[in-house]
Amino acid sequence: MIRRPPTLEDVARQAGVSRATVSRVVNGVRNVDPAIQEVVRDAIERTGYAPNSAARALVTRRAQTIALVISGAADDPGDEGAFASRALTDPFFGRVVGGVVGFLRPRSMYPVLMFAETAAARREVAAYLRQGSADGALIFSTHAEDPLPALLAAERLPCVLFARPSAPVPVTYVDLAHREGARLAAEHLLTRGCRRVATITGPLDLPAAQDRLTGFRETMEQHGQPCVPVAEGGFTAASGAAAMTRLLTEHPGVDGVFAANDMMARGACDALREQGRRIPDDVAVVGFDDSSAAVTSQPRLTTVRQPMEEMAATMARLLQEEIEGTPRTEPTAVIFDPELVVRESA
Amino acid sequence: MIRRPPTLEDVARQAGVSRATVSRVVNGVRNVDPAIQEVVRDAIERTGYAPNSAARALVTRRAQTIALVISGAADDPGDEGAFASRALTDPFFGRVVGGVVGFLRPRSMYPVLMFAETAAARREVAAYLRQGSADGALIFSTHAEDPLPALLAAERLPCVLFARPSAPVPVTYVDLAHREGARLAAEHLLTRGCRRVATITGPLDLPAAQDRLTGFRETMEQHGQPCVPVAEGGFTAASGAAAMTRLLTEHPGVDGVFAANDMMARGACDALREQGRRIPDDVAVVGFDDSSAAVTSQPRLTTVRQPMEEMAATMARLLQEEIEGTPRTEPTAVIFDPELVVRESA
DNA sequence: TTGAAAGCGCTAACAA
DNA sequence: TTGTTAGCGCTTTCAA
Repeated sequence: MIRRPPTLEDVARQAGVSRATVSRVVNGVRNVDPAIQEVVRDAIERTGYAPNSAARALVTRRAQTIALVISGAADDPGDEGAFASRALTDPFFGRVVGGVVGFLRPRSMYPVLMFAETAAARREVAAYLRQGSADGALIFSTHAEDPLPALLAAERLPCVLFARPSAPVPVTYVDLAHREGARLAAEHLLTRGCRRVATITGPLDLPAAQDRLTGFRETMEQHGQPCVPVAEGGFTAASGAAAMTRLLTEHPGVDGVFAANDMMARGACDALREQGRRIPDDVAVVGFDDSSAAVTSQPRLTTVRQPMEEMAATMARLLQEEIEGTPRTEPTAVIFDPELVVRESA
Repeated sequence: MIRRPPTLEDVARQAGVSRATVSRVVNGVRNVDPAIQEVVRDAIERTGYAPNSAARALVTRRAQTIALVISGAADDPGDEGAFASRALTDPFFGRVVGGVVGFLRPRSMYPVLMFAETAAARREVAAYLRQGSADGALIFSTHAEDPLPALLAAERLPCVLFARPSAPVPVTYVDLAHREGARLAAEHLLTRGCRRVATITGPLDLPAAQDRLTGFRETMEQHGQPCVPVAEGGFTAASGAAAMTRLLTEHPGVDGVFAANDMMARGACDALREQGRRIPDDVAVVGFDDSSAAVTSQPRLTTVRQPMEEMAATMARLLQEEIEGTPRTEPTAVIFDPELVVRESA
């Protein structure tokens, strides 16, 4: 015999009150006689009652769930898990999830992990929200021109983006003052005494990569160095190493490098070591993000820190507000300030 | 005016049929006249209908959701997100999530990410399942003596573990033939011509770490090397570096090392390089897992591969079976075979 | 302050 | 093959 789980009705019977009263106690609604509260709590305890989330969601029209979506483009549309696997390899996401979880947990909520690297996957994200499985989405795009934000915005499905989309979309986002971050890196390199500085950029179709390059160039120019050697990378260690190698071939005298993220900075360090250059003595290297890669690299990376946890937590908060939003809140943007973290590489 | 989303009723009216018929079409139940199917599909299209998941869950008693739980012990019980952040930093989890997602996605399901590093968090996981927010849990413990499996088993909440628990618990799990994996590593080192081989173990309270050590020792003994120098690590790069340093001090002649995971192998490489030893010429290094750390390390690691994606996907499948299980399925164990992946470090 | 009762949107047993 | 109907377990008016 399978005992079905206790319901409100069971608790009510135990306590000798109505379902409504038990519901009030469970939900902490005031106006319940303390003595009765006591009795009800007792009955809940004895029956081992746990409110059924589906029933609650049905009437409140809220799943109390949000989706954490990693969106991008698939290298191999065949493999269902490959994109997920690769995305999570990015040390960046550890801090993102930490921030989101930090906000959600005190509210007894947990993120649903979704990946949107194909048109079909994007439609599934939209469907998931439309059918009320999740109340909204936190979107992290790994590529520019991601169609997902516009798709959700068109259906008025609540969502908040990480980083400004490359084409304007009426959606709330959280971002970093990238140019300011690049300035920090440039000035540190200059202050160190570097005279021949180069930079490894991210994919230049991404606004963030663009802005970091712009900020770096601006600052170098202000300090009398208008022509900075540039090599474009793809935000991966391998691409960073390749870019560094190119840079070294064309500009053997380089004594300082700003890489637009930590993974590429690490790759650059590998390439540099391979060529027998010491870090930071021969060539100083500055990264970006302060992801876990920054501390596990050899040497540990001097880098521009993004307050990822705060940014991610803020995204969750903004989403929450949008979900509860009556009247409908207007899209906004919250920009965070970067910070220089000095370690061994520069 | 806020238009409420269309319901079955709306579609039924549009199509001029009953709710039940629409439901049948939506759920692909046979016995529906093709002509009517056509009409209904049309109505669905026109209304933009999406089935409400809460309503469906309420009646089917199934959330169509599973929890992916990372369980362990907190360093800092204060910070809600720190554990999450640190756990996801482990390159191991990328492949785990990839495997789980690979199984779930074709079924239109997505994992809910939970962390259980304190007693309170563990209770929340149980509560989450009890109230039907998720139908079951996939548990990945980072520490031995994790109380979570027993907690869930006691309430008969469906779950499947990664790795055999250190104390027996009547729960299904998936594991690797660790001793076999260690044997592969030992034989590779021996074949390479290493004569003075040492090993860096994981935390020895973990069965997996124990088994890898045992397997390694056994094989070395069979080849006439009964006394293998051992240093215990904590599965992190830093602990691997420290262990390597200790090993080097006490046994300067070491020419081969087996580290019980890739992170420690990477740490060992760093320590080795620092002491001026070349890899693999002076000292050969073999890791374990074949996590993303194996390919991003310098040099790339020769390692014992765990088929993580398959293992994780199998966990999801077993959980699914347990959830649907009528009659209740007995706990089982599925053990996978490791494989040696030869790269540059040995 | 409490209870009665009306749904929330769906599935499934049963009848037609 | 299709429709009718009875809930699933909860929240929330509305009355008392």
